[in-house]
Amino acid sequence: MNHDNSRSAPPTIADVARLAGVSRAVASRALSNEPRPVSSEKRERVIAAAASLGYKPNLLAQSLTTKTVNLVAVVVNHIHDLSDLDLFDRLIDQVQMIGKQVILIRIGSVARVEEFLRNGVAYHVDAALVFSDFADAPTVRRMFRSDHVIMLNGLHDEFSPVVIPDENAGISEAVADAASKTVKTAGLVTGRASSPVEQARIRSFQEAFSRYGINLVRSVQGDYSYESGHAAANALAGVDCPDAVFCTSDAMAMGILDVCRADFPGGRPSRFRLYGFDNLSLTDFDAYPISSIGYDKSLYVRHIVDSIANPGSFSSGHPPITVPTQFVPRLTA
DNA sequence: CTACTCACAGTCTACGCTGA
DNA sequence: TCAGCGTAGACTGTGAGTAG
Repeated sequence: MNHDNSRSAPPTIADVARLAGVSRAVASRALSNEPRPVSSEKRERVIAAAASLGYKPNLLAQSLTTKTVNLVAVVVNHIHDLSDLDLFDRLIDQVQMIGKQVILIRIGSVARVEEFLRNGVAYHVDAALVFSDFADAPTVRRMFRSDHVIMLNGLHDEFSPVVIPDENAGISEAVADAASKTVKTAGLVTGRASSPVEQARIRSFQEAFSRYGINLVRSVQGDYSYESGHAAANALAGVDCPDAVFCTSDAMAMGILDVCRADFPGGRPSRFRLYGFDNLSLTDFDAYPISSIGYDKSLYVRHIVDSIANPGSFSSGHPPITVPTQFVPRLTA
């Protein structure tokens, strides 16, 4: 290709190579970040030529050969949980730290998954991070025509790495805390029962209750939202309320706390104890001193970003990577 | 009109050659 | 033997051109 200064097209590596008096391959190596065999004299000539032409690599063309587009898809059901904001801010920050950008794909429903599969997704991505439980690993691989899919929704698959919080420890610690305070009866406010993560969480609570001799007297299904916690409060906190109410999201616990403020003078329980889940940053605020179950989000994000950056290190059949959870005591317990 | 081939964009790299 | 280098081809998707 002849580079004509009169045209508006930006200079290519061929123009740089011509000006430097080397082949395109040498120009490419000289400008590469990786160590490549090029004499220092030619490297300097190429760098000078690139600078004088104002050469910038064409990322689209680069992606043809490198197969990387520096784009990571984050597949979610929706974003209205407070815990999503906590996590995604860290995640996007760390993904950007490895030179990539994030696109959010909101699935919303199973029907939308079918739609995505029919029409395809108009993006090539280096990896897809699947938080949505509407889509399993094979489905997401088809959606993006990519094998680099990282499952974060509890749906296991032998070909795609899994990173997931290990919730048993934190749940067990929280229930032990309740038992040590003579809690005998419990209520459980859950999220969508169709979610495999939620099913495992509920099982874990049930096992812990049984282990510590706590009787689960009432379960209410919410949707992780503050509003559903608000609604659950009426069903749970009547005259015969259980000794403790465990919620599978902090937002639901916040809804209950706001309905039952009179039961928590100074944030401390007078009729029943309240436990949340996720350890949202908001629970550090005085207004919501909710005892919660959390995990090291930085560690969780680091595992995710590692699996984006080093796809080869997660061979087929690699066991799930787990991040331990722990009980975080505050006033409401 | 359909079916097919080819060129094109820009970059990277496998492979093979040269010369010290 | 090996560093340094050049050539050819791969990569993806599209539109133009050609044959039947």
